[in-house]
Amino acid sequence: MLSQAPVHVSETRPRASLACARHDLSGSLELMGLTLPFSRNCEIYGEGEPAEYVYQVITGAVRTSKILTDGRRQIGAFYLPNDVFGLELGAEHDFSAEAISNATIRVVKQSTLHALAAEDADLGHQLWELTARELKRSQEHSLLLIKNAQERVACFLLEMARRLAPADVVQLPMSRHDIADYLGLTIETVSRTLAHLETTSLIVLCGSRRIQLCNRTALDRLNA
Amino acid sequence: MLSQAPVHVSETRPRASLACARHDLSGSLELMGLTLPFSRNCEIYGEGEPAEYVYQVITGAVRTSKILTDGRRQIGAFYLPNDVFGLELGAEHDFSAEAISNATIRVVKQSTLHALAAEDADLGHQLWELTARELKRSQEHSLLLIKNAQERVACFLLEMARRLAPADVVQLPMSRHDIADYLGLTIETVSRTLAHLETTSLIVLCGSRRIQLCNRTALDRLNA
DNA sequence: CGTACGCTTGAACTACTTCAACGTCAGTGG
DNA sequence: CCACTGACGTTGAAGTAGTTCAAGCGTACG
Repeated sequence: MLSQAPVHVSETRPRASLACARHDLSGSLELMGLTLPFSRNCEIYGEGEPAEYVYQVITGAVRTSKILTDGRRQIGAFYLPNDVFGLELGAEHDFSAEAISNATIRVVKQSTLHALAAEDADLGHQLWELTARELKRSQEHSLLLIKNAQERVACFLLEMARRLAPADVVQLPMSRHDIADYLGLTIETVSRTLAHLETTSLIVLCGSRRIQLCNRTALDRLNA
Repeated sequence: MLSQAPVHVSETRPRASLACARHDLSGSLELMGLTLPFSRNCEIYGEGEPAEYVYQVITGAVRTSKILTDGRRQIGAFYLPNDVFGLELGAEHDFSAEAISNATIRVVKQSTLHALAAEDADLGHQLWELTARELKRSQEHSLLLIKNAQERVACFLLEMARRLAPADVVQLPMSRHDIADYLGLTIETVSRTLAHLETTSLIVLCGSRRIQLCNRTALDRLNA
């Protein structure tokens, strides 16, 4: 647990309140816990390890993943700045979590959070909302996985565009391999599908991790 | 909302406490709400309808589903006696819910539940646990969807065996079509896969909805 | 400069789908 | 009681989307 967390530990100072503080835990978490830096590909926690902490991405990006017995890897989710992850039922993490890029992560004890929630109904409700939102996200992920390759990739791009920036140019923090494991495809299929979306003028690839969405309407239509 | 709910409405009386009352909402819900009968294929609520109520299966079985624009249907989950469903973030249901078989369903107002949770931290925590468990289930469902047909069907059978009965003979409440839409396969593939599992002596089919698990070890191995 | 890694592209293969026919069972009405 | 009907399930054969295997390209980095 946190064994691979590199470098120094900085005490958290309160910062300007975040936009949606009332609807997520950002506001409540700000005054709590420590902020740790993780470098690219560092494990934040491992599958099966005790789930002592809750995490919030401050900068960078994180993936949660699970390795199946035959070596296949499933990525459960990507987490971007402000997102909270690691809050799970049961004493052990179901997935492992790794930093996709260099990242700073706020860490808060789950027991602290639950104890505070027992006192403060509002925080309790925020905790519930957080998990309910995660449930919704997971359900959307399931929905993704029954679609065909084009639809999956289109959904993924739209999701990332929505979460990363309001703009039409998406700067992806993750590799093709991560994308493939998230979408339940191979890297080759992801690559080919992106190439095909480009030939049909729905996107423009400006370097492998920089993608411009040229025709959101058409991409939306692929969302089924 | 509830427009297709048939027949009479019976007031709920307290019953003997359920086994896992401390860990789910069964205990808390027992004293609340109404119990309604639904007949096979009745809609309990529709996608997009206001999410006013939370539901608990008393008898029978329920599926939640979503129809995509092209007509494909995804089944989000199956709910069996004691299971709670319909508790969602936001004002509207993301999925619709239908009775798979004749069923009796307990109905409780969400607002009531949240109001009580604001007073009673223990109930609040139960509410969170309920959603966290649902999240875990949804994540396992996503995991299913990246596997091959054999693995999906094997997982499904084991899940149903676990939830329906401790025995090795499973009496499925749902059709092949429901199973297919849950597993992201076609009915033909489900049928063929079951046939194949039978020829390899992992299961025996005794009528299409009655399945005997003969070799759990081998089925488990397919769980990857 | 060269090695390594991430990404793309091509060609062959395979698992699943699609389409179509047939079988089975329960309910209905003659 | 049996024949008809329609929903549900199985089975076969052809088609296809995505995988697998393999080679080549570009960029980053020691």
